[in-house]
Amino acid sequence: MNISVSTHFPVEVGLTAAIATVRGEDPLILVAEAARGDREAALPSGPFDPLAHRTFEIGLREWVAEQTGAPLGYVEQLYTFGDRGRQARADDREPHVVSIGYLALTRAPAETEDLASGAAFRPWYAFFPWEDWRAARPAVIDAKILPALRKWAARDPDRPNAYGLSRRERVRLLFDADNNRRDDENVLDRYQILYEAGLVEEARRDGRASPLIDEAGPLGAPMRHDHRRILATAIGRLRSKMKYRPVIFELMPEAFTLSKLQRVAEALQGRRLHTQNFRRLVEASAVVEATGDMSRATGGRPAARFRFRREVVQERPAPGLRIGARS
Amino acid sequence: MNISVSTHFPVEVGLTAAIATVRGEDPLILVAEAARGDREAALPSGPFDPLAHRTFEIGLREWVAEQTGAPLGYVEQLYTFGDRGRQARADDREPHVVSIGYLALTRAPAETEDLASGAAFRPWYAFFPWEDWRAARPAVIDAKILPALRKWAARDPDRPNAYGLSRRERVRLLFDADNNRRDDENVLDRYQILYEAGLVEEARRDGRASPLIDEAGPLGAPMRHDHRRILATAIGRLRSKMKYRPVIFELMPEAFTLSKLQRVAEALQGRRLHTQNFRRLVEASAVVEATGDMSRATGGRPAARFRFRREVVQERPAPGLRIGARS
DNA sequence: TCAAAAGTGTTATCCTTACACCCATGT
DNA sequence: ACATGGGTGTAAGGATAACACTTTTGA
Repeated sequence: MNISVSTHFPVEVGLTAAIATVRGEDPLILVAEAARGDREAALPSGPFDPLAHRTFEIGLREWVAEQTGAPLGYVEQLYTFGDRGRQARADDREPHVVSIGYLALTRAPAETEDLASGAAFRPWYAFFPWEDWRAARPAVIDAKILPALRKWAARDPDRPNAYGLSRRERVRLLFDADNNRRDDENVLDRYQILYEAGLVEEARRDGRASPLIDEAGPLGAPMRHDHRRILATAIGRLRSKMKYRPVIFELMPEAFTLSKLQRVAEALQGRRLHTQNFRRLVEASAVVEATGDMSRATGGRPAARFRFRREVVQERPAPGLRIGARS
Repeated sequence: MNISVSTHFPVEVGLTAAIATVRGEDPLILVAEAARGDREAALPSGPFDPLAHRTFEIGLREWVAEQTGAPLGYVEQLYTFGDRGRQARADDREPHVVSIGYLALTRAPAETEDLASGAAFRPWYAFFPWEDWRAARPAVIDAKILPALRKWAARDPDRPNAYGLSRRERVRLLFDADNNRRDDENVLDRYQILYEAGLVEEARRDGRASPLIDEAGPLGAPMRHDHRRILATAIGRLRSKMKYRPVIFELMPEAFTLSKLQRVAEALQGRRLHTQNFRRLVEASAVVEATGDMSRATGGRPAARFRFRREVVQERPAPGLRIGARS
């Protein structure tokens, strides 16, 4: 059996980062060139130079600091994408790029604070309007997504995907399911089905045009290359990870009220949480401790302020944020 | 902000696969050249040719089928490794290799069935003897690992790792913790701390020699490059994933008894499960259905045979195998 | 008849959910 | 005084863990 890399197929490795933060009640993502008129938003990305950097993460931190001015806290590798067609397919002689997606968290910079020119934080639900259930079930689901997906499924309802699920079942599971026990973490699957059905701008651009997109209009703001797929992966991973690792505190200031913590958790999860139980779960799980002082910023009763208890990491096997039930 | 890959740093992309199966009560992993005398075992790996294959997974399936003769079922990307030093560090002008690790599952081939020469299935606990708690707490933990790790921690007990945990705490959490509620899924962290402490052969080879390795002797069978790290990632992922996706059935025959299913679950988790509750959890969760016929292979009371119910995938949000308590 | 494996019943305990209610402040 | 947000008590329900026990076969 041949186990060594015998033949040489040089490619380039790019690192692409979904850099997330929260300001007020808005989850934000760092994008490049969103401002410059007609160009699509892009995630910051840069080449990996194996000679200069010992690991991917070191390389990533370096050019992000240089180019965007945003200091990264938590960093996590997401997935490596190598599909052809993620680059313009016109010329196959251009070097092939493999891109490694990263999730990074950073504390919200003040609105005025300067990022490198061309870089800006934008609300991530601008790219995924169907993911924000905080106010209500997003209107776009019933107005555009479900009608279009049902048409798409009807064209070949039983065709199975790689996992053996039929089109009909996938539509039901991802967008139709009892709208209660919805699976918040499947952000990627929901984006992918919209891509497959030709309902996002990226599908048109990649030559997967579908008449459906003209009826419904493209869904959400598009991004360059496959960056929206990376962002979907990042959101899903963050929604999942915060439940068993205390990553949310990378987005919080030193001290905060439980309401503020709840607002941030809701922003990331894209749904409202049950306030009373949220308090109790969080307090009971010992991930936070009272600072002793009070916040009287809200106009109601002053709230106790809390800080993250770093010690939980070595006390509990899954020291995440218990978020409890919805509503 | 510069978002395009401007400078060119060509590297090679290799795909490395941890191909797992179970035979009887042994979880096995496909290794290359394990037989040929003094050479270290290696995971099968091959180059990714971006021109020939549209996606990594297609490329992977192709050369695995060609070179090993093992048909892959479930395939999942694990992690992309790019540390310098994973290749021999002698000559920095040799092309840099980035390796994308994959987990793949395949049904156990009969012992006699032929794989490509040089390829063989070996018990994965040969590489991680401290991970198999089925018979008892592995003796190597108290005999070698804990004494050596305690010495290692004592040399600089409070030095924190990237996650803010001190050496002392890491040792306690990973190997010392009440030996009950042990975290089965942290296979990678346990391997990494042994590597850091210089207790595995790979550390010596990478120039991280430690006197500790001579006292205790190297732990587990070594693998080439960083393949044991990839295997650790694979085992951890599989142990975790089987709890919320029905991947274990990729390793089972069409029909099986609940005991047989329990044996396989135990083999993967590396611990004994509570038989009565395992039955009930599995039956209650509707991941299996009775075939109607009986198996009288064991010498005891004949057992009902079951098959996987594919429909669960669309019924339950986390259609994995409820494995319940230990013992 | 006994060992071995399969399979059932029942209870204690924990955790989550849901709902009702009280508290402290600014206006 | 009342609106607003902060904070507590408690009981119902569901799920798991632990334990005791019965059933069906082969040797």
